[in-house]
Amino acid sequence: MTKPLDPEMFDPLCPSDLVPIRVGDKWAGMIIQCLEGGPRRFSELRVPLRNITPKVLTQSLRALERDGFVVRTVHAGPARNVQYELTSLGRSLLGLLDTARAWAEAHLDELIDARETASPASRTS
Amino acid sequence: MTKPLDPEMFDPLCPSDLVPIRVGDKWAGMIIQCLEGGPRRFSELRVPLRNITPKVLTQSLRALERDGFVVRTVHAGPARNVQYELTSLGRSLLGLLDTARAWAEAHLDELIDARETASPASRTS
DNA sequence: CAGCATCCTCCGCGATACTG
DNA sequence: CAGTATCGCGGAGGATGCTG
Repeated sequence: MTKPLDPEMFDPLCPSDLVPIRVGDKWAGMIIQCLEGGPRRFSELRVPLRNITPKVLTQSLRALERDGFVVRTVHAGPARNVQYELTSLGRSLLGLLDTARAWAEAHLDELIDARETASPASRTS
Repeated sequence: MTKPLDPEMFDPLCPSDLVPIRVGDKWAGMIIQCLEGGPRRFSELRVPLRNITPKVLTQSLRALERDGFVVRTVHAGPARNVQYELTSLGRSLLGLLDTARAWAEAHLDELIDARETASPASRTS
């Protein structure tokens, strides 16, 4: 049902590292976004998170599971198939992520200005 | 004008490390809270942040300044006096912190349950 | 009072290679 | 397919001591 994840749903050029808000570890926020549309498999998650190594993805997913944000389900079959899905608690973080994104978009220019003012990297104007 | 900061405004027993939301570095959120009521001096901030070392407090404050959340003002005088104050950008984070706290309070019990389920530390019931 | 200098430890995160 | 096993770096954070 759920469509495949957009491989470019996370722009590598996005200056999101300027935003001082983090939910969970480095990848947790993005993983939760990926799971918004429904359950996903391990390999499926690796696509939008382009350069993530399996070890790190496993770490993040295990942490999310331990904290009750995600459930892991193993569906036996010809080829192994493991599903990750948001719990209601995990889904409750989506609102927070939206709030954070809204704040970031509203203030991104100020963040950029502040950095430039702090480290005057060869102004042209 | 502004009353002294409550030395116990941050309960060391508070299970806030269960909450997967962070604004800036480890101390940034608390510092911003401290500055909500108006400008504060370096030593003043050290009181509620009981065990913070001056080096670490300086680090956090410099980062907040670099990112445009705080302004640092040196008032010369008999004894040195440095004020830290929230900018409007910094003040805009207060709403986010409130949202995060609201989420945390609403879901704290679920967070605790999840951890207990994950690591069954000697159940009695 | 408001820091700076130094040293050190822990852990997040990643690269690489291998497995049921 | 969905991981595990090892190795290693870099940076956050802290302890301790000194300074204009």
